[in-house]
Amino acid sequence: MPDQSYTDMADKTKNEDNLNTEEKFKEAARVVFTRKGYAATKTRDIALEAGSNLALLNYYFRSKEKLFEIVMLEKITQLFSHLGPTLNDPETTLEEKIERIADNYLDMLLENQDLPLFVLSEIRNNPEGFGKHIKVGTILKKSILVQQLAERKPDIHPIQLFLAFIGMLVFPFIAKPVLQASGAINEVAFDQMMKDRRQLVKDWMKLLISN
Amino acid sequence: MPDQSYTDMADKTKNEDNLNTEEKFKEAARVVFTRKGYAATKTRDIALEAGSNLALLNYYFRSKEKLFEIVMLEKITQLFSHLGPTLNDPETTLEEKIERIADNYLDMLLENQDLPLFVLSEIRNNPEGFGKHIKVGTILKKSILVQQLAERKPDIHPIQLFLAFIGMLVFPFIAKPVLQASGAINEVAFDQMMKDRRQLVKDWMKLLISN
DNA sequence: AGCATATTTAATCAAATGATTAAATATGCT
DNA sequence: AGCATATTTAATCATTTGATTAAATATGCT
Repeated sequence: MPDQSYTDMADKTKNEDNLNTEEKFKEAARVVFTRKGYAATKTRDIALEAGSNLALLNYYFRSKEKLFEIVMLEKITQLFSHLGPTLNDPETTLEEKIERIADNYLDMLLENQDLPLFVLSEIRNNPEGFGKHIKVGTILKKSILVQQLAERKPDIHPIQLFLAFIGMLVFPFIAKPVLQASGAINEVAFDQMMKDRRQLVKDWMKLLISN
Repeated sequence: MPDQSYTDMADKTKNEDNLNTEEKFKEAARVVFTRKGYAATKTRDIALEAGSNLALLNYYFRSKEKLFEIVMLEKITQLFSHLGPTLNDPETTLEEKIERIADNYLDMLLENQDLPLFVLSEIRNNPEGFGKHIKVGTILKKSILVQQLAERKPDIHPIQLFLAFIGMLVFPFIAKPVLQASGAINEVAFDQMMKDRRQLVKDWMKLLISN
């Protein structure tokens, strides 16, 4: 009666090779999907990037779409989850929130430079599959940051200021491919610019909310 | 081959049906490419949208890629050409340039709301095919606007301010799919917000370049 | 009308692509 | 070793997709 051994038995195999292999596929999928987008990505490209083959991809993930959903959920989380806690921290002032978001979010973006354009493009291409995952809408509208902005600048819709803020941080990464392709800036100069930008954005935002 | 002898013969046919048909294809291509991106667009979708069929598309444009290049060149021009003249007008002050760009560019964006995300995505997906078309790099770096920014704020790299400015205008349209899909804002409210934003961006930018 | 040319249609091709299958191999357990 | 199960591979399928072809139709000119 090998019933019990069903479960534990192959754990070794799984924990050694499977997780590695499955993780290799996920990592390959992250790379290829992020670089080329869902539609332009071929499952064979992912298998190749993973140093494996096509059947195995389907064995682990059933389909291209399932694998994509896993990656996409990660990426969406990565792009938005950093904001939540700071956005709703009741302990910090408006100025402190600006400082923290500028610091933390810029750090994250510098480590994931093509994340914003990837996520925003894919959401545009498939808005339906997005609403379920993240409830940015309510989180944002009811956030303490938005309340604080509304109090500080009652004549300006808080979303306006919020978009200015996030845009100052994120937009350069969206525009980066154009800046590079057009020879306006190179990789190194861009990174330096974004590091300089940290303090600039803080100063600018404080200026915008001052009276 | 459509390029054969354009000269005498079927001018009537061409000027009535051909131009209409060719334009119908281009318009269909604009719609479908812009909505779904190059990779996710099927030539059959374009033919259907054009109320025609596949062979005709290839008869007129030779290939999906050729048709895409036509559309893409249009879109790139649309997105960037509006900036050039104002950017380099030697007659206007910095403040006037800010006013004009905010006015003109925002008008254009309101009429072409998915233009930025489409163009920026496609350039990311194929940066090589872009450099030739537009020389944004040199135009920008040598522009009078950038000179004026450097004079006004010598301690800040002018590109920083330029990106803040353009980002304030463009970023909301990039973020729009997310805002909508997450229920943060609806179509009507978004349009109203962008109309309100015109004056805000002008004020903000003047604030950023003041001493 | 009749010819030459342009345009359109239906049918088909070849390659690419996502997915599956069946057989082979590896692994851990008793 | 021998079994049960997990993993991997090679071959193949069915569909999609970009593109072509050849025949049919329309149009303007003389």
